[in-house]
Amino acid sequence: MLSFIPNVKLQINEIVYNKDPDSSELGKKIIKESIELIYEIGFEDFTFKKLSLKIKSTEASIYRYFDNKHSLLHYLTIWYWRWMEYKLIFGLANIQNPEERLIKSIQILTEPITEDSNFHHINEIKLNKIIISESAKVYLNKNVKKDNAVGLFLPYKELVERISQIIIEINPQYKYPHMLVSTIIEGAHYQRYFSEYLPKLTDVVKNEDAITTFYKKMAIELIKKD
Amino acid sequence: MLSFIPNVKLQINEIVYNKDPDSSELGKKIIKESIELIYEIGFEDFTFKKLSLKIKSTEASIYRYFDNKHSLLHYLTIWYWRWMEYKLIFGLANIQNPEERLIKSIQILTEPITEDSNFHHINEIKLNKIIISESAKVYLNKNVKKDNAVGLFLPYKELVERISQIIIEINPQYKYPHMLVSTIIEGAHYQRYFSEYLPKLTDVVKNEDAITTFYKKMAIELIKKD
DNA sequence: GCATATATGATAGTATTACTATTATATTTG
DNA sequence: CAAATATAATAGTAATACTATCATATATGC
Repeated sequence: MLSFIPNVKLQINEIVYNKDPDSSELGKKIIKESIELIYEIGFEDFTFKKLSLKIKSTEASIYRYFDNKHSLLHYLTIWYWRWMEYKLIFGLANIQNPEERLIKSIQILTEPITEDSNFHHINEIKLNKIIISESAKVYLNKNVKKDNAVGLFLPYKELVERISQIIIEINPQYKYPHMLVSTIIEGAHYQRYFSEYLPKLTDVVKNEDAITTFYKKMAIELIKKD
Repeated sequence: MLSFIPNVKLQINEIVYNKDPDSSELGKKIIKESIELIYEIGFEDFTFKKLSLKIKSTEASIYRYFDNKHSLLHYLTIWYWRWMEYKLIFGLANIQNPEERLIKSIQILTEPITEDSNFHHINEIKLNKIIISESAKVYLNKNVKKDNAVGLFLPYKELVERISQIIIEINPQYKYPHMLVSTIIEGAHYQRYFSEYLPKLTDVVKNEDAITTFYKKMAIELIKKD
């Protein structure tokens, strides 16, 4: 069995792009540098004009890949969740016990991100920060119904479903698996942000990663059979 | 003792406005109609131009109250958390038992919103929907440090602190009170949103308000002494 | 009741944003 | 080497996010 897949490519819903950015050098540059730029100045101030200056190309060229900056953010978000799914599949390989599988899943979903050398043009650490501060903007908006209808949230929903299944395996009577999983994922993101910018909203504990510990305990305590 | 306060006015940090909108008819109209308009078209598409047309005034007049639409969103957010605090104080009056106080607090923070007749120019139901979908934008942005430094997040932080104190009273050893409270508040907002637009991310249970039940159970289970 | 201050309205102007369109020039492929 | 395709260069537009100025209406102080 392979323990490492060379040249992995994560599948992204074609609806978010006009031309696959993974199919050309310019496309990859757009992805790579948009992560840098959004990380630096935030999504609100990010424009295709600024990106085109940064990559020494033109607005028109970028528009050939993405209709607008929101589509690009969708692309990054989908990539991120597919990447998480891929890390999850590898992380759970050979673990049979469902409790262990759940704990490992929460570990992967809530721990600090490290670089993944399989994807050269993506800085996962910066992408993670972008996902934390900007990704809610892809669904907390007036297009949510349309975007959902064309499948843009499938990767996220599938990830939630995957972990919900483990919970159901542990306790088939548990009534709130999806609520628990999405609370953990979103919650962990918020807590990482709070610990950096609004520490009064969270708790920092010496010598432990309070965030992963907190959400692991949460899962274990809440799904226990009555 | 008064069981009802006539003519309450919630205190808003003066830094968010140039001229107190509560001090004039136009000001109140700006608040009232901005809630309507943001509710209708979302904060991203909301502009002072559109608002001025709706209230039959001018952009310049609105700019005399708020520097920009983000300040107005800060105003609405601060108002909302002060209102929550006020509801909490009334809701907890005469309850001594800390467990009961905590449960009641979570009830108030997570239950569906109803109109409050004390504030005529504010539609709390629509404001709540705005807070759910837009309020993260006030802190998930590049000004978070500056905004925090001038106290714009105090009302939210004080609310979290208030409930954290109840938790500490119940279990002084509990290590994550703030994390728990902010997870519950943000989580409940997300789950309400998901149940409307992305139901696969949550769980709907017949004949119960799954969201309040879930977060009440969460609090009780997690703070139990070992 | 009148002067004065203050609030609001009307209008104009600017740089930037979020695109669309057209044409020219590279680069790739058959 | 021709044809197809990708990219660059340039121009143009409506909307946005303001700032500035001046006129007029309304409130208040004496």
